[in-house]
Amino acid sequence: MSAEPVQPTTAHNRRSELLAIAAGLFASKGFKNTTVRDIADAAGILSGSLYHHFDSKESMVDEILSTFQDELFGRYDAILLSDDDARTKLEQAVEVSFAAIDQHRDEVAIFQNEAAYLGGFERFAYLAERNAQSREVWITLLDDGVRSGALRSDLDIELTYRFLRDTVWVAVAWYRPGGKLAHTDIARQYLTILLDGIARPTPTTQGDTP
Amino acid sequence: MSAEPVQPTTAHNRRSELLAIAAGLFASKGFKNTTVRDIADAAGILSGSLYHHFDSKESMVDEILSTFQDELFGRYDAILLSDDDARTKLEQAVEVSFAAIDQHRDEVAIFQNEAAYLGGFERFAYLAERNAQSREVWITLLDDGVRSGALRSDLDIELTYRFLRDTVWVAVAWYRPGGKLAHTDIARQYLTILLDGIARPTPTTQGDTP
DNA sequence: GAACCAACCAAGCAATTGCTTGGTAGGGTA
DNA sequence: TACCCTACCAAGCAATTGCTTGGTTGGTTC
Repeated sequence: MSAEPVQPTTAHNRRSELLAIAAGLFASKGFKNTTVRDIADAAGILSGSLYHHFDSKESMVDEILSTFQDELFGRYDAILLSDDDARTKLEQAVEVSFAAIDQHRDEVAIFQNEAAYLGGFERFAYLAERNAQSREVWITLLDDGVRSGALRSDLDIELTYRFLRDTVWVAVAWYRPGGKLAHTDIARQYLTILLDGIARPTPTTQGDTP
Repeated sequence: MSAEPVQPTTAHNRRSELLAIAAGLFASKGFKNTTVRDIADAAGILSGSLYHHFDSKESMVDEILSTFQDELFGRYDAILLSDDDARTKLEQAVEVSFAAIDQHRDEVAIFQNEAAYLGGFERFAYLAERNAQSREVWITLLDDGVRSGALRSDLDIELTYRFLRDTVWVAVAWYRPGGKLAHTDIARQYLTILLDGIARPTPTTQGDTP
C-alpha cells in the first residue's frame, strides 16, 4: 500500500539510481551547468542527502565515466584480439561504438562534451589516457586495413582516424533509441558511406563477400 | 591591405578585442565555465569594467554567435545561388565550412558546444532557426546531387546529411591553423573520403585473397 | 582651461553554488 | 527492549557568481 516514488530502473540500490539521474542531467545540461540541487530535485530528495551516497559532485561524474570506459574498452580489446580479417574488425569496432551510443547515451554524451574540460584536472587524467588508447585502437585497425589491402593506400591515416572517430561518436548528439532507425541500421549505413563513399560508383560493382 | 570586416558606425577597437578574448575563453572552457572575472583577467582589466562595453555575459556570446552565423550563411546562400553543378556546390559548401573552422575557430567551437544549452533560452531561439536553415542547405545539395546522378541513389539522405554536417563541424575539436595540413588540404581529403570511401576500389580484379 | 568622453577602477551586493553538520524516521536483528 | 543501519531532512556556511554603483584617469576638442 505504500506507493514508493521509484523509477523503473533495474537498479539494485539507491546509489545507482541516483547516478543514472545525475548522468541524464550531466548529459543534457552539462556538468558545470547541473547543480547538486538539480540532481536532488530530480531524485525527489534534498541536495544534502546526496552526500550520504557520494563524496562530491565530481566523484559522481568520475564514477559514471570510468565505469563506462572500462566496459567500452573491454569490448574494443576483444575485437583486436579476435581472428577476423581487418575489414571485419573495423566494422565491428564501429558497431560496438554505435551500440554504446544506444545503451549508454548519457555516458557517451558526457564524455564527448566534458572530457576536454574535466581532463584538465588531475583526477580525470585517465580520460586523456583512454583517449590515447582509443587512438591506438583505430589506428591499428586502419593500418591493418591498408596493409591487408582492404583499405585504400592513399589515405592520410591520421586524418582518416579523426574523421572515423568523430563521425561515430558525434551521432550521440541526435540518436535516440526507439527511433526509426535501430543503432545497427545506423552503423551499417555509416559503414557504407565510410567505406564506399556517397558518389555514384563509376562503372563496376561494390564487391560481394567471397 | 584589403578591407577588413569593420564594425558599423564607430569602430570600437577595444570592444571587438574584448569579444575576441571572450570567444577564446568560451570556446576552450565553455560558456558557463567562463566567469566574467576570467574574461577581465585575460583582458587585463577588472570584471566590472566589462559592463562599460557589454550589457551582460549573455550578450557577449549572443554577439559572437549571431555575427558569425550571419557571415557563414551568407556564403552558403551564395553557393546555392550559383550556376555550378551539384557536385561542385557540395564541394564548395564543404570547403566554406572548413574555411570557417580555420578563420572562426572559436565561434564554431562555441556554437558546437553551447548551442544545445543556449538554444533553450528565448534570446537564442535564432540558433535553432539557423540550425534548420543549415539542414535546408545540406539536404538541398544532397537531393540535387542524387537527382543529377552525381551521388548514389541508395543513400538515406537524412542520415547522410547528419554524417556530413557532423563530420565537417566536429573537426573544430582538433584542427589548429598553422599545422601540418592547411584547411584546404583537410577539406580535399575529407571530400575524397566522403565521395569515394576509404575502401580500396574493387574494379573487376578480385585477387585480394591473402 | 573647461568641458567632454571612453575606458577603467574600487568596492560591494544579492543570488547561487558545493558541501557540512547534527538530527531523525523506519526497518531489521538480537 | 535495546541496538544498529540506511536513507533521508533541516539549516546553514563559505566561496563564487553576474552585475551595480559611484568615482577616477588620461586624452581630445573648442
